[in-house]
Amino acid sequence: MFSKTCEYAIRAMIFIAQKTKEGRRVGIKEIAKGIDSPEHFIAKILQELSRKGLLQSAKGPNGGFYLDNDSLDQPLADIVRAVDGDKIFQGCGLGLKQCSETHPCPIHHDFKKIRKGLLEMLEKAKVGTFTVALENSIAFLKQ
Amino acid sequence: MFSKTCEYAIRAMIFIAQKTKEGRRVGIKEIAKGIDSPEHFIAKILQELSRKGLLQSAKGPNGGFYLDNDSLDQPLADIVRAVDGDKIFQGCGLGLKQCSETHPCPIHHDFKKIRKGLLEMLEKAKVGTFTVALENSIAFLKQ
DNA sequence: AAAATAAAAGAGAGATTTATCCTTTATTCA
DNA sequence: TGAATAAAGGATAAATCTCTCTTTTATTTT
Repeated sequence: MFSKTCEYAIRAMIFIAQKTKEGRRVGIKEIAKGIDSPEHFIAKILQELSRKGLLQSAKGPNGGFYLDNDSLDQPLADIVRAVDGDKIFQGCGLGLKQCSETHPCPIHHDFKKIRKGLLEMLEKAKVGTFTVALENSIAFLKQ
Repeated sequence: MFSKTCEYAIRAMIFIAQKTKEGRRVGIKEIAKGIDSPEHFIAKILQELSRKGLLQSAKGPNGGFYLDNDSLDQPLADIVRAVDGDKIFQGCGLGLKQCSETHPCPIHHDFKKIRKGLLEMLEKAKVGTFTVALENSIAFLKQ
């Protein structure tokens, strides 16, 4: 469904949200361990998200990644868009560039419903809302 | 959503279904043109689907690809499974291998609904049912 | 100011996906 | 039987995605 990059990105953002709510910044090594991802790879991904303003970072001792209130309230949809683009929300299920309402592929209308459901779900799911489930071990971010 | 390979596969299968219903076999070149795909690439894909029994083929003059009645009644879900596997129907949205009902990732339950919808849609959509829409130019398989 | 810390940035290796080319095999038709 | 046709198969190239390593820059602490 999503690229590996995007999967790591979502997991990392939720992980950082949790640490932010605990009142602290978190470094790359801890993030990589916490979400079971390659360290340098997730570093690159977060670099990019940071540049785009989806999360905050601070260099130097006591530095690390964290989320401000706006970022905590971001929907997962924003992360997906930032990493994978909106192909998954807009693109044709059969990969046809010209596919549209008036020039649809055979499964266009069926697909529209699926995509709409996916988008709504990801718009509702805010980065900062998973901390409770994680704290109570009702949800997990690693194997 | 699907791999490029899978998109081509679905388009090709629907195209072949149409030609089959017109009572003729269709060659690789015509398929490639008809669905706007690289010729040698779609050849490889159909080779594989043929080996797995999802479509029929005949060598030599007047040969080509076609679909028997069973194949015409196949759901698109079977093509997706044959090409992309069932990761899209089963796998975790965040790429976690251990994700399950009892050990879920944060978006496990929301994702389940989306996947269920997708699967149901693709199980209902039979390869042979798109010909009418294509004939009346209500649907299209190329740009 | 110097040392330590941690993200940012750049360069590239490895793996997978996508795409192409060439040869072989099977079938039909003359 | 020989020529033509069309899929099957094998090998490889190109592009993209995933991952790693090294250096640079910014910040804090002593």
